[in-house]
Amino acid sequence: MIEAQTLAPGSKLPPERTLAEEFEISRVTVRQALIRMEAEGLIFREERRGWFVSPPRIRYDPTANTSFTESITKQGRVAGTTVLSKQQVAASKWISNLLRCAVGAPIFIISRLRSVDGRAVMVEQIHVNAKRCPGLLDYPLDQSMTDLMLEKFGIIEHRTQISMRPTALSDQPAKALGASVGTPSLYLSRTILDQLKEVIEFDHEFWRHDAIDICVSTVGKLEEETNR
Amino acid sequence: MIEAQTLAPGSKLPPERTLAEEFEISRVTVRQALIRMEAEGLIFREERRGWFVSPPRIRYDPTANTSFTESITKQGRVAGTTVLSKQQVAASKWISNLLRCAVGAPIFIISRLRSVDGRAVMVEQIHVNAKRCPGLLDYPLDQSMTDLMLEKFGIIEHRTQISMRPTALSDQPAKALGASVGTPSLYLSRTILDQLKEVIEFDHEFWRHDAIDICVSTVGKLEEETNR
DNA sequence: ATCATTCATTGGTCAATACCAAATGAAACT
DNA sequence: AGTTTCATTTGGTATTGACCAATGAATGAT
Repeated sequence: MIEAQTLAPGSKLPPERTLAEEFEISRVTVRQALIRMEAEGLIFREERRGWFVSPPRIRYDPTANTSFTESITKQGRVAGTTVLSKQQVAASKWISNLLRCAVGAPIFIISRLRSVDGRAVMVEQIHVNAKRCPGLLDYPLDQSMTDLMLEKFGIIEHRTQISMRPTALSDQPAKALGASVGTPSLYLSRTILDQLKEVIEFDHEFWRHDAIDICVSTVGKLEEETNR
Repeated sequence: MIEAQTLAPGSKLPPERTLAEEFEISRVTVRQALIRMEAEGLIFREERRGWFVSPPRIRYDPTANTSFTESITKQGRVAGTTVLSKQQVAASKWISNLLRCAVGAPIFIISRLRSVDGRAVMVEQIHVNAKRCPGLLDYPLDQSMTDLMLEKFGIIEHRTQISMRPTALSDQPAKALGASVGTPSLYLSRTILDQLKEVIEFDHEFWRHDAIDICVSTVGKLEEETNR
């Protein structure tokens, strides 16, 4: 029905118990099938609200210089950003390592929720070295960080290192996305260096796995191998 | 135990029934937990053989010019390639579209299984326009295709378009990987153009989702936006 | 009209069983 | 020594029944 588009994207599936009756199988089996379809990216669930047909994926190029909002808009969809929290903390050993700053140095952590057509698709946690951008938390944070960094602090995002892996949502990101714990997801982390090759930002992103199509396009052998 | 490294990577977990007894829970519940851990990438299963602790992920840069084998070797692991099948077929409408050739034109399809330290981690299906590389199937196909294309046919892989998405394994790739249907996976497709911007290859890749860490590194704003 | 409460709905978790099918390893056979 | 056979192990699938917890709509109180 989904493939035949009898069931429109975003529409709600019948309750599990109804499906069990209709197909004359047990509810446990129904769930197994639903979870399989969820893994395939065909459907998704909202915690205790029901199962829904997944909307078409958005294309996302993590290497592009376009912002999230811009990229979504170009695809004729509506992007949304909500700031979940912003705080200044002392750098833990772990984050100080990533940001190449001293342990205990002031760090800004910004959590944002990203949505497409009203559906939460990604939570991100942005870590920036506070020294490089004083007063960052007082600026509007529901827009492009790249632009903000450039305009307010003269920082040009020069080099980015991205790492991605499929995983399952743990408690916190699941809650933020209104998803169930254990839902498949795509974890993306990103380290951003400025024009002086200093680390200025480290991000976490948890994506609903059925929401994106990661697209990257490369030109080969124009430049020599960059050392890792 | 896995996190504490009491259970070594690659080692076998106790049977589901034993776990159920030990933890005094039902086997259904044990399976739920195992499947969750599988989604997280901590463990994996071999069809009807048991559950195992996942080995460390390999880093993989789909945009790099290094071959699979080379990249794995550099990480101190042992790469393996097996040719599962090679055949010449007439282009279907779908593939003719992707390769920008006529429907019915001769196409080579090569299936290969890739492994790391003896564990199958990826199946790929390579589609190439037969006209561009006559006799391709008679060359040794268990090595780098990039090199082969260059050496034998003077084709330089110039531009690559990559698309990735998390999904679940369907029947065929699951069988090839010795995995169960529905296992989480990462699907990667790749279109390769040569120096004349002609499409020469289209690949599918199905990765065990717990086997890789996709790493991409970019240099920003050096060239103007490439139009999509 | 607004807010708080109640309750049916619906997903989330778990138990106890059952049977099938592939994989495995030991035993029997060539 | 190598092959075949077969019972055992182990995961894969499915049923039935039960209870919990969040949701959301209907209800009642302010």
